Amino acid sequence: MRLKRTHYCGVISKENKGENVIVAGWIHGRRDHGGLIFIDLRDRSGIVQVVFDFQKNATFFEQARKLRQEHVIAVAGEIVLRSPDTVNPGLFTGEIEIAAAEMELLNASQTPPFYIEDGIDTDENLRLQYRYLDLRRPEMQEMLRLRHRTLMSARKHLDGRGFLEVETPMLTRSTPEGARDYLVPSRTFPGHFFALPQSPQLFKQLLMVAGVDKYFQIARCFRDEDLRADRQPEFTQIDMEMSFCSRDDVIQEVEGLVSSIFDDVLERPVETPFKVLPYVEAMERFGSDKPDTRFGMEIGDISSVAAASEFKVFKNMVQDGGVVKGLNVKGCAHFSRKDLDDLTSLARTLGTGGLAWMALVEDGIKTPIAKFFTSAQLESIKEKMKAEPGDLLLFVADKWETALKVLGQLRLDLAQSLDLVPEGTDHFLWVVDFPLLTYDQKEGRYVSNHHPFTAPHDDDYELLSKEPLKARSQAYDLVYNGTEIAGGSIRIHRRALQEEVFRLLDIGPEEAKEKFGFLLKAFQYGAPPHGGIAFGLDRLVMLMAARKSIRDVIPFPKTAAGTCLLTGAPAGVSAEQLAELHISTIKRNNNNGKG
RNA sequence: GGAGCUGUAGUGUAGUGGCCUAACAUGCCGGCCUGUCACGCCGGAGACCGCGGGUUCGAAUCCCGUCAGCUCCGCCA
Repeated sequence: MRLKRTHYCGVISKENKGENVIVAGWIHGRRDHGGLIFIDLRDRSGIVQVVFDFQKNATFFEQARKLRQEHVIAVAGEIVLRSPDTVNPGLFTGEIEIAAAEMELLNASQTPPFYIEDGIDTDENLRLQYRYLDLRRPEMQEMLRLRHRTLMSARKHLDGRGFLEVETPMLTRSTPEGARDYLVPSRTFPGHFFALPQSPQLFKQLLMVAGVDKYFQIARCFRDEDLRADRQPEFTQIDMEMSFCSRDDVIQEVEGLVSSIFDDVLERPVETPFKVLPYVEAMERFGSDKPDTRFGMEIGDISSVAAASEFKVFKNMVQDGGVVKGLNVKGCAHFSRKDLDDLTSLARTLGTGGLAWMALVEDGIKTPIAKFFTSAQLESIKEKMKAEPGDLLLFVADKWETALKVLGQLRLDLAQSLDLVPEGTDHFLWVVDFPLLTYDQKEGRYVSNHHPFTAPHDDDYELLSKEPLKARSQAYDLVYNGTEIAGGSIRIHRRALQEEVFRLLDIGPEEAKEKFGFLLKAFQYGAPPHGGIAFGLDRLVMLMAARKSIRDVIPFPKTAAGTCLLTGAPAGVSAEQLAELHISTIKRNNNNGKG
């Protein structure tokens, strides 16, 4: 490399007029006019125009003619002002150009398989195979910067608040509960395995026992479950834990962190404190434990009217302990039969029997179930649903949770299609007072709602032995525009209580000792009260970047099937490697030959 | 594990039973061009329509299977 770079392309302005500079980068585009060639040269900072003039530089003009898309060059030349009629207002550097005086071709490039520019509509398959080219695109570079700035902001803020960044192991032990583990075979102990961490949960609790007091980590986590648009098997958490804290201490700390990040990175002020919604209220009003409160359409209840009606589907459901809940879809009484059929089939796929509807037209109520209700009952329904002429009412009769979840999903769906969700608004809220446990029908036992180390609500200790399902936890989720971006809890810090919770979860004393013995032991050596939270960094950045897929904010993501198209992982390994790890694989018929 | 959508030159699309010897744009290659910035003009190459089977006189088009990508349900303490 003869020419040593002096400037980045995208930052040169008329302030640099007359300077002799050397820039280096990729050929973004070229316009060959015969005796005059314009080159758009791109580096991570942006684009600058370089002009090759045959009359001034006949010697390397031939070389310039051969320049192609994505070739890498360095160019020396003088910054000159463009004449007013040739200024490009669409470019930061549009007022100037570099009059090439010398050029060095640093590397040629094959023609790239897609355009290196923003807003391309290329098969994601191809983008992932050539991720290094995809990442050259300005919007992807911006994503990398956004992610970087978010991490820097978080680090700076947490450091300022007295948090200590501590690393925890990636090779750890598999524990029951939670997601499927990624396993790593041990070479030295045949038949034994490490697991990659689903989160640093237990280590950060041990750090509290160790007296670290305030911990954080930008932690990579691994969960071997199926993927979604907002879920990758390998993801990053901003993980925090504090000692001697209450729920509200953690909440306050996190609100400080979030406003700091939004301030630093997006220069957008965030209003604190955030709203706090108990789980039951979130469900009752929005049919979700991560409600999108950017729009209304809250859920109503007509169970009492339904019970008194002659409509058996409603009546029986309420008598059997269920509920009848509904949505008021404002101004949508005109929905066609097909619209309603589509909604009904959506409701069915969401797990309920069907959907009842009432359309409020000018001269009354249009509904297939009119005959089951007295006019007084219909009036009462209208009142409960705050319905006016022109509104469409949708009802689901089911168990409390099912009815609300179905309506919650319909609410989101309708808001989407009716374009009710305002863009560019930041709605943060906390959901608290989750049930500590839920009953798993398949496994026939209680399972933790959050995780087994979550402390029960102070007022609900009594309930643990009597009515465990009624016990609330000290868990909290941070919801941003209808997406859960962080979750945490105050932890159990006493051995006896932890053992009691393990018992409830049907983790016997033997298993508890084997799997969590180290934690229980630690609790006997003066574990302080503590709690914490973890942010899904990828999701947070995705939302900050207003992207629909988490893959857009992860430099090297996996496909929906969990493969890496760039490297071809996962891949087979040699017999020697397997033998060393004491592993033999089982060939099945339907394993795509991937064995 | 289940459901749906998609797969046609390098890229993005059109073509939905015979008009297809597969079209258009862009990119690519060659030529011309001294003020372009989506430069322009002229010429050229480039696809057995993801793969395999079937139906049919005839398949890019219909059917079955399969692979890949995406989306959703289950799953994700």
